[in-house]
Amino acid sequence: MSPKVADPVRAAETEAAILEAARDLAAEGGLDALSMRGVAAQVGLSATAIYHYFENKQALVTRVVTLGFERFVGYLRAAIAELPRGSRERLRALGDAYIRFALENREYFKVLFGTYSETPQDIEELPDGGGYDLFRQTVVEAMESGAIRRADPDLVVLYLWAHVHGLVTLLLACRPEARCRHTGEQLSAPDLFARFRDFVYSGLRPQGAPEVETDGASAS
Amino acid sequence: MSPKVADPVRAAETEAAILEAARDLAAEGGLDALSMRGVAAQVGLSATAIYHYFENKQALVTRVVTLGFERFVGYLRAAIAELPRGSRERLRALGDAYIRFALENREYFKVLFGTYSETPQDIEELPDGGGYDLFRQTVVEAMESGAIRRADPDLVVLYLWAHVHGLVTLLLACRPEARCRHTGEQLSAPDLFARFRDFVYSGLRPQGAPEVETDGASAS
DNA sequence: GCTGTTAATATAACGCTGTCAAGTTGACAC
DNA sequence: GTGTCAACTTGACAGCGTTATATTAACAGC
Repeated sequence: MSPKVADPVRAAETEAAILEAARDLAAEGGLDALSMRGVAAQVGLSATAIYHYFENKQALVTRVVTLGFERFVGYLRAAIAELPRGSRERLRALGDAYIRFALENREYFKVLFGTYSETPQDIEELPDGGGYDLFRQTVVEAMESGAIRRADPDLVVLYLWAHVHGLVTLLLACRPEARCRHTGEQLSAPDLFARFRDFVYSGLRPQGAPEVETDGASAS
Repeated sequence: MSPKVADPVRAAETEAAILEAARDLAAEGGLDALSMRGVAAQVGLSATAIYHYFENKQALVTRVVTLGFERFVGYLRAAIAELPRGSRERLRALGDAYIRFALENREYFKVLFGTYSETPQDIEELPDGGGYDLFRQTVVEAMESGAIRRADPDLVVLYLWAHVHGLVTLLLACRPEARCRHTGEQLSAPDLFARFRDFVYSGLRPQGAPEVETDGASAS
């Protein structure tokens, strides 16, 4: 009964080649540039042959996204490798790496986090939680060392993540940094991130104001 | 010499109808659902007739985006209309409205801020600066009233904007809030925003730590 | 009233897309 | 041999944005 696996190695290689081609195309020109025919041409197959390895384009894209998150997590991991555990420096490095990844892999980044991809990836299914785990561990260690205040780690992770993610997506989407003309010079994403550091650390509360919120508002 | 303007009123109405149909389709199913043929069918024209009013699909999308930002700014404006100038409450309301717009107009929001649209809108060209002006004014007033600390307004605007924008785009893209299982219940975007408030106001600095950064890091 | 111009539309087609149906080839099992 | 199945191919379909070309109707000037 044993089914005829003609050559499992070659099959795996072909699938890997397809995946690689798809990744390259997506990294170069985004999802628009990732076409079945384009991938097929790069691999030397007919377009329909891909359907033997991937159910449809969506499945292929999903795999490409997974690959991308591995690469993304690699950026993060490398960024903090040499930095002392528990340091706030490590948190900064994560943010810097996040930004660097987005800027150095613009199209790829858009594919990964693009709200247009019909890939509503649950982050839980991604390798390393799509970077969440690494982020979380770094936050927990920073809390334990006293580098940042103690609070719900998941909340803080999401807070910091949204902070850096919002910065890059906003810049990628509508370049609002042009509005920051205080000194005339153009502010890059890393520049802005550095200037936000103080807000993240000390907040927007005026110096001397009580630490507990006393704003008149009671609702919401 | 006067060119034959057959019926300028009717022409304007047709253009408006096209725009309206395009907006509806985009709001319903995102950019993918916005096709020239689809719009044409809804208006009762042939697809190519649209090219008489818009140079190409890109131009049509750009107009739809502009319309969307007007709607977006309407949300923001309405949210703070009844709140006292200079209050931090107003800043909160802006954030809440931002989130509400994103959740109530998911597909539309993706079109406006989608990094896939080949519409790298410079925010300056949008009505009301795409909401930037309103945001900025609110920040400036909050600074003047002492509700938040004094700093470069543009920096603070971008900081707050990135904060709320990052939150919603992250949630729209990969639902990381599932990771926040501290209390077991599901946290919605407005919930999360409310919980982040304290971080934004007081920062992540541990209570009692000096206001000036004294982290060991010198680099970066 | 005829002629020329032009707005406003239509039809047909091109090349692209994802996808499906059907056919081909070759390796292996019995 | 014969059958089965993996690994492909070709051909086609419907949809896309876009272009070229044609049609119709309205108006301007003579």
